Amino acid sequence: MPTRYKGSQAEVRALNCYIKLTRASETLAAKLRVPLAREGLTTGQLGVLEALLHLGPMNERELCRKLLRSGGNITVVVDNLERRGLVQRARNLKDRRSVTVALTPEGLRFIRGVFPSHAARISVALSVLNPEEQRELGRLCRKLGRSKAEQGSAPGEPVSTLKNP
Amino acid sequence: MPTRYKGSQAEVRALNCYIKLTRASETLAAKLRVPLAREGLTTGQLGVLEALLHLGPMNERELCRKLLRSGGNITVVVDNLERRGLVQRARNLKDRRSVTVALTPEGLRFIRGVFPSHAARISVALSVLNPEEQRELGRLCRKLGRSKAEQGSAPGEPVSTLKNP
DNA sequence: CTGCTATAGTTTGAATTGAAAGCATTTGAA
DNA sequence: TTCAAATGCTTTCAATTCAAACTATAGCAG
Repeated sequence: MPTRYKGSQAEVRALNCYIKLTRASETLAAKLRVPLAREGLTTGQLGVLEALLHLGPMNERELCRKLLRSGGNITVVVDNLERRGLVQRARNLKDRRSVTVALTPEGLRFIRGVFPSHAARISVALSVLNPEEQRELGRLCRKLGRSKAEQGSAPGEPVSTLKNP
Repeated sequence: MPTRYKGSQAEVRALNCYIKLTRASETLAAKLRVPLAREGLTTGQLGVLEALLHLGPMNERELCRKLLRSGGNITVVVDNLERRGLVQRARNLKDRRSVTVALTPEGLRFIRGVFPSHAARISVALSVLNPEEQRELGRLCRKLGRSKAEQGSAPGEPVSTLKNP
């Protein structure tokens, strides 16, 4: 469904691209959500477990940056994972403000059991694109995502209200 | 940040592509959310208003399909817009189950005032890609998004639990 | 040392979101 | 015609999500 908006050619082009990008991402997310739910996991919870599995223990601030989520959100998601015994919080003794989040042995076993089939589903879903197309899509998305570092900000970080800072 | 997952080459490629797609989409959404919030709008609310502006009045079922949201969600979002006087519900006389949602005169004035700058911000954000790249990104995302029609389902629609239906 | 500022987390409040259950209406098959 | 299934919407419930306010700690300037 292309946009019906009557704007400049550049705007219409950007709008159509934006719509397709958003729909592809949401469609994919919806498709992955269902099997995760059968394991009792939400997308956000999986993100935390995956980060801890592949990158090792880290504090909440780092989780915020990796997962592009606000601090308040990470607190709640980690709360829920902790309640299930999949992760554990530990005060950092060097910096007592900081809390290191780590997988528990159960959490490790659990995510190791769950992640491969998740990855396989992603692989299947993306297989409508050939390898070259996947690389090109990745390249374009990376270029877009990167533009954030220049003019955007992560959720939860202060947003300047100045018109021209 | 490429994935650290040790899987087949195809899986690693798909995973990297998926991560970049998701990050690009979320980064863009986060960037657009802030100025919308200044108008008192959430992304979901804007989606409803935009659909009604460009496609005309429609019932909630159609809104679900256009916006890829569950029925329960649309009900709530429309509730909130109705409370603000921006949209209006009307029982469909032909089919009394159905409710047609339409912009009120204020809603029309409001979205007409707000949408152009939203579109302009999208255009600016996407301008890191040249026109050819935007078209290519759109094409690849469309191909991905379309795969849903074959094997996925919209949120809120029944999901078969059969392994091989 | 004292106090100011920055940083890490948490809490609070409101909106979003989806699944599932429920209600009213319509449709279609016997 | 009649009633079971399908459809459109709402409600309920739990989890997510963000912004903003708040607490505690760290680090720095004087």
